[in-house]
Amino acid sequence: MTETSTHTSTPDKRSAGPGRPRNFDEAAVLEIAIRVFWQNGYEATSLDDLTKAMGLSRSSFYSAFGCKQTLFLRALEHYSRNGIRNLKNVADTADGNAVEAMMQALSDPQGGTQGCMLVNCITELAPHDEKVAQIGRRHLESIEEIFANALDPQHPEAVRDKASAFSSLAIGTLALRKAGIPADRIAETLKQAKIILST
Amino acid sequence: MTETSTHTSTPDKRSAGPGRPRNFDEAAVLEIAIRVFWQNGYEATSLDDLTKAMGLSRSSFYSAFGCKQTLFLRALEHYSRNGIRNLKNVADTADGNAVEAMMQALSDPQGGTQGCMLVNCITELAPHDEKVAQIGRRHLESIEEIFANALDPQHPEAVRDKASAFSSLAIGTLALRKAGIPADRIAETLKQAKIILST
DNA sequence: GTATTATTGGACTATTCAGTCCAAAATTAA
DNA sequence: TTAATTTTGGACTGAATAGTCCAATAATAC
Repeated sequence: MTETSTHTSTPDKRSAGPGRPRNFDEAAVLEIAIRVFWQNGYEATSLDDLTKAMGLSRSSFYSAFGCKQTLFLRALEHYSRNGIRNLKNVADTADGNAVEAMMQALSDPQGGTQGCMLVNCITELAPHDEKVAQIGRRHLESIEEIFANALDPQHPEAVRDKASAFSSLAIGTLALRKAGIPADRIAETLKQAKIILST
Repeated sequence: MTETSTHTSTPDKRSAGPGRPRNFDEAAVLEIAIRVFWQNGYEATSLDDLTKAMGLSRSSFYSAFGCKQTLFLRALEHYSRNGIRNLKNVADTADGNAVEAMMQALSDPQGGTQGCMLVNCITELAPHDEKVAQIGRRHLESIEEIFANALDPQHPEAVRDKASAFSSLAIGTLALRKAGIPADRIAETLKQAKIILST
């Protein structure tokens, strides 16, 4: 992805008047696009990959989403919102140690080896694309905020660095997982680290 | 990169007999290739990017390195060997706290926002390419080993999980850096984390 | 100098890429 | 039914892609 895009098309505005309605659910196919980008990264995902998975023709794709880059940014934003919402939920509904539950959730997304879509995209694109970097920064800062609240709801700002450490640690384990280091060994490390970090 | 490559060419074996000698240093242009892959990732790096940076014609490139994928794997191995050697050196020559010096070195490679080439490549390719995953695993395990030795030279195997936590933490901060979070804030976090983790 | 061997530049190929375009089909309001 | 409006399929474009090929050149051994 070049930061200075050359595309010209923009998504069509849908009107309320007469005319054939879409026969796909924009939100649903966006979720599919997320899955594809998540699995392959941005550069390795082709329009054909996307349209085939989403079940759209090229016309429908471009008319609905404008271009690959626009769709990608929407996918990233959607993923981020969703992820932060889920993480808050994990923190809120954890009986016992919220931090431990968050670490577990962050370090084992979807139970697979595809890591976190946002961390993947930061790694692939952020140094060359300020928009991606910005979404990434916001996402990471939100995670830290949730950690800080879980660590000390009364004085979250006092444990900011600790929250940042927990967050970085969880994110770091994603690389191990992607490299094929077994999940149970990572869980062991995390358990140990949690005990150490918490004291 | 597809894991099942379709290329057919292989690097030429150089003979000692008569014939025009190469007018480039293979090791030197390999270093350049590393820099390019490091900066752009695998998919986003084109043959033209490589040959232009390395100062080679396509013929010379293919005759010397076989194909893009082969060169890439050689670059990765070279980078890994080099990085591990440097990290050992950092650990050995650190006056005072070796762990702190290692964390600093790992979390701020080259002082830029391009992260660690191997972590980048693991993130981009490892789930789809077992060769990359294997090089990545070895690299990460070497880092953990060096941490373990720095933490407790007498009983490194006893502090394996702690070493793994330090390693993951340092690696995690690379994502923050790439997202544009300032280096000094990350250093602060690391200092805090080091104190906590060490007790 | 000559024969031998290797490198070199750059044209070439076949494929894939993101994005455009338009005629045909589908749907709605009236 | 008709007019209006939108979606849809798929052909098309020009650019970029990784990799091949060969005639020309350069260097060595003798």
